[in-house]
Amino acid sequence: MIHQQRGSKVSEVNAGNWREKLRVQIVNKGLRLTQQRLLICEIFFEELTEHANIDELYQKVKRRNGSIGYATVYRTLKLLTECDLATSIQIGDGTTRFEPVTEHHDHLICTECGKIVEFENDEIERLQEDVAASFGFILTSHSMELFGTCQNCASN
Amino acid sequence: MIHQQRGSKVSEVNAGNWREKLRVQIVNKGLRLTQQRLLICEIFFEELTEHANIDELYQKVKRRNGSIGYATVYRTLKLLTECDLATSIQIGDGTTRFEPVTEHHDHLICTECGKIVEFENDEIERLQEDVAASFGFILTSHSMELFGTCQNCASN
DNA sequence: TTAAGTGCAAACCTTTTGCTGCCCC
DNA sequence: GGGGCAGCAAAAGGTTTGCACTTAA
Repeated sequence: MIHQQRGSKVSEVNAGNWREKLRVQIVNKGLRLTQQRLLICEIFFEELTEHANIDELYQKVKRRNGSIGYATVYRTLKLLTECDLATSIQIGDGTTRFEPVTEHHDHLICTECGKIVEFENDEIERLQEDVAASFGFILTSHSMELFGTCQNCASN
Repeated sequence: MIHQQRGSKVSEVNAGNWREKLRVQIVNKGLRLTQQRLLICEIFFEELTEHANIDELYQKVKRRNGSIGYATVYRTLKLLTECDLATSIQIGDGTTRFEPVTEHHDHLICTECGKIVEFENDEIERLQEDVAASFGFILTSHSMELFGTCQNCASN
């Protein structure tokens, strides 16, 4: 069984409501809202604008709670993914990166400087559905990364 | 510097001409066409129809040359990637998979059974170019994976 | 001849897991 | 109070690398 890389397109999290969504999901699963989870989530949802990998997140978390463990960060991100509050993306640098589930979007990545631009394009999405349907698939998610050179790097 | 996941769209390798392309590239780089490289390439280009990961390839290679090492397979696939004869794809199962560079295509992946269908869609490609251009990017490659449930799995 | 390549094992990196003690509910 | 959780360290993959020997050119 291959893990899906994105959650459903339904959910939308903005800075304001992740706490409530997290609480509801955690309670429903019979889990607990610990200080560590809260801290990691605060930083993940409110301080990190970039597409952070676990280590980047861990470093930021550690500054506020020096005793926190690497494993806790991993376990929390896994939990967030299961709760559809985060999704993982792989841009090919050897680490898994995470981002909050917001409106769905894809990525445009500069292979020179690593810059990541988010975009969405309804027309492409529609065509993707068509393609999937033509092979008898029911589409649940997708990932699309466009690689190229950004304006800045092209002129250097 | 992030590695590109696909080579340029120019090259096209079919069963017949990988040998010559490989030879030319290897000679140009001042490298050597060893027995091990040839064996690995034969299996990669002519025996493996699936999107194989290193281990699957290694197992097949080992059957024909029991003394071959894991590292050699890795190094050869890296070489093929640099020569634009192979590309790596990540479908999220934790391993890197490789496929011969042929005509460009994308992937439709069943998250239940792992089945991979290749497809291409010119209209999507054209829209991708448009999107990239609108952000000032010059597109060199892309990867697109659609995740869903295949007909077979949907009916079970 | 000789520099690149191979095989092996060890190193590396990212991610997961087992376990003991801790703390949320 | 009890079961999920945190922290730690060790394990577990997948991939890379250092080194001494081998081999293609």
